Amino acid sequence: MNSFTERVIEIILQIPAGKVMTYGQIAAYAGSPRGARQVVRILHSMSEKHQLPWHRVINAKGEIGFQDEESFFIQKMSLESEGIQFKDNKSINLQKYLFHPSNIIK
DNA sequence: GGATTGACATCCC
DNA sequence: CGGGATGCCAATC
Repeated sequence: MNSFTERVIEIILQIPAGKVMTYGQIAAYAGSPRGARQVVRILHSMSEKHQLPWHRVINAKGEIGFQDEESFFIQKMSLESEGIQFKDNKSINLQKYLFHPSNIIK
């Protein structure tokens, strides 16, 4: 299945530990600048099947999107274990941890 | 093939 | 980066 979804997955897999990307960024690099929500949907559908590092995908504010606090906490711990430090209890320094792919996908 | 989904982005107050 | 409304797009159902 060669599609937007697959490119999104490829991009997510390229995010190095200790870095994060936003939904909008990923969508843009995958070819749809307005496709942030597709990324969300992909994570829901594919994360378990493809074993994606979904914990490295956050929203534009540098926060985890989860509303469920337990999942939120799990993701937060995952990020902290990769070296990302939270400023408050919920946000990270995007300018410091945001991953800027330059040539990961042709 | 149409309706639903979705952890967002962005504009506007 | 406070909070509500609106727009977006493609995979999934």
